[in-house]
Amino acid sequence: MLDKAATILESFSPSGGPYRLSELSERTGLPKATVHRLAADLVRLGWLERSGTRYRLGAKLFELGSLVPHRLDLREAALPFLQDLFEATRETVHLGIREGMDVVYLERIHGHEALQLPSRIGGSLPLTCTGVGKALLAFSGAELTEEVLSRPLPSLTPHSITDPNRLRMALEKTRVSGLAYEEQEAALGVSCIAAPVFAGGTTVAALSVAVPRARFSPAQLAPAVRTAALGLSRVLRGGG
Amino acid sequence: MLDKAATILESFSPSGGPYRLSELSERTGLPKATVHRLAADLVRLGWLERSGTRYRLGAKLFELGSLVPHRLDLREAALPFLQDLFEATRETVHLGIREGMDVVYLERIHGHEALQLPSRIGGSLPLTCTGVGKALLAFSGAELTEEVLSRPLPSLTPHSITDPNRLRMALEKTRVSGLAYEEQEAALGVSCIAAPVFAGGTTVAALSVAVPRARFSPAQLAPAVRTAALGLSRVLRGGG
DNA sequence: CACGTTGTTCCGCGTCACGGAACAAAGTTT
DNA sequence: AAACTTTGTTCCGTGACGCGGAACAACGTG
Repeated sequence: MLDKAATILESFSPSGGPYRLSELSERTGLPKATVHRLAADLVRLGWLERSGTRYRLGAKLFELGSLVPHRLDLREAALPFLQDLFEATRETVHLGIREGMDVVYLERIHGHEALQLPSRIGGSLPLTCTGVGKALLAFSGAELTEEVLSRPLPSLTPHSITDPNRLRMALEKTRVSGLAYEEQEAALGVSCIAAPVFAGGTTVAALSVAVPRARFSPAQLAPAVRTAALGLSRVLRGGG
Repeated sequence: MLDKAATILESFSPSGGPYRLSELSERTGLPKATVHRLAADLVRLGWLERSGTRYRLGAKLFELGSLVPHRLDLREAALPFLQDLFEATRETVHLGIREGMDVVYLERIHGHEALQLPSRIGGSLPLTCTGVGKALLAFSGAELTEEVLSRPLPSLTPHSITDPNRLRMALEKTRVSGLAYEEQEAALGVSCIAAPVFAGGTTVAALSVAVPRARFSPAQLAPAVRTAALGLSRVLRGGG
């Protein structure tokens, strides 16, 4: 029963949009009657909300999700540096961690000019075609790199790197320079520069700046990104 | 069974901290064997995580919680204005909505100097002793005000207003000026100024700036808060 | 070594989840 | 307006499986 309830809730990912009962039934593969009963229970618990005949994720989930410790602590520690980075660049700033072979975004900060990006807080994208992902991958050990390279490389745009050798070279450059670059691999017209965050000898996160291709100037962005990443690393080292 | 699982998950609120099996059992009132079995299921689903003998909330909850539509949309729309406000004041900035007789915080932005505040993203506080809460309460209709005033007023510090008449007058002033003030009512040594956000004729949120009492200067903060709140209201009106 | 505490496993009982099927409600087509 | 499609809701007999007391194991402590 828990499994079925989880299936229903997770069927809202990644769109999150409101669904009708029959959509949920189709989407989960569960009989209508079953979804109906479970959805009613979930509404009662505040995990789903219902307006008219549509279901959406409920407020209780937001509250619980905000309490997840590892995410909370890291975000809290990183926020000031993300602010610095935003203020220095006035561009869209990301904070992400690795989860398996994906990057999960913990924070995303932007101004009035909102880029059209596939990244969402709480959402995951392939490690291989995002700036944050490449920064994480480059510093997460050779085994993981080989694991990732041994499989077909996913792509988000026609510019996404799908050639393992090209990616291997890019990662090598990243390891040397401490910076990962990404040009239109995650979204058309958007470039990105990212840097890893270390704590206790391992790579715990990465942060990045995403910029419209037109005004992408690595020489100006690189120091800011590097500074923010190092600053956060230092705080994490000290604070625990 | 869903109820029991929900009880377990919600027992992590508000501390979120890691709990041992027996703590969970005590905290939820459920038999140890039951908690053991359910916790194992929840771990399998990714809703809980387990390190050693300790349980904490799991990554899946963070992902799901980040998708909750109403919260997501409002946060996204508000973020640029919160950034403006932060940049203008360089102080801790809040975004909150009303939920029953509480304020729930959707976002909280700060720099390196982190104030010691009771507010947490996803957490809730009484409407009556926070800046955001008072701004929401003042513009949420007379019925709600009377409802709140008819009960004993909760307090977070010795400075929290507990006299219904004083609060009623403060709310009246807020309605006239469009700004809510709060001095050491939520945390000692911290003052706050807040403004409501309107959309479609109703109050949908409020935002605030929290400042160490020593450098609290309403004359400088008020225009910034008002500007941000009005800007957000305008965007929400236009965009839907 | 005895003892309290906490985590884990077992298993018989009985409950409650299950979902097909019938029904109701709301649109859509002819 | 009637026939039809689709979607939401209710019912209920069956039986799977959740339940939790109790016994056991694994530590840590005095």
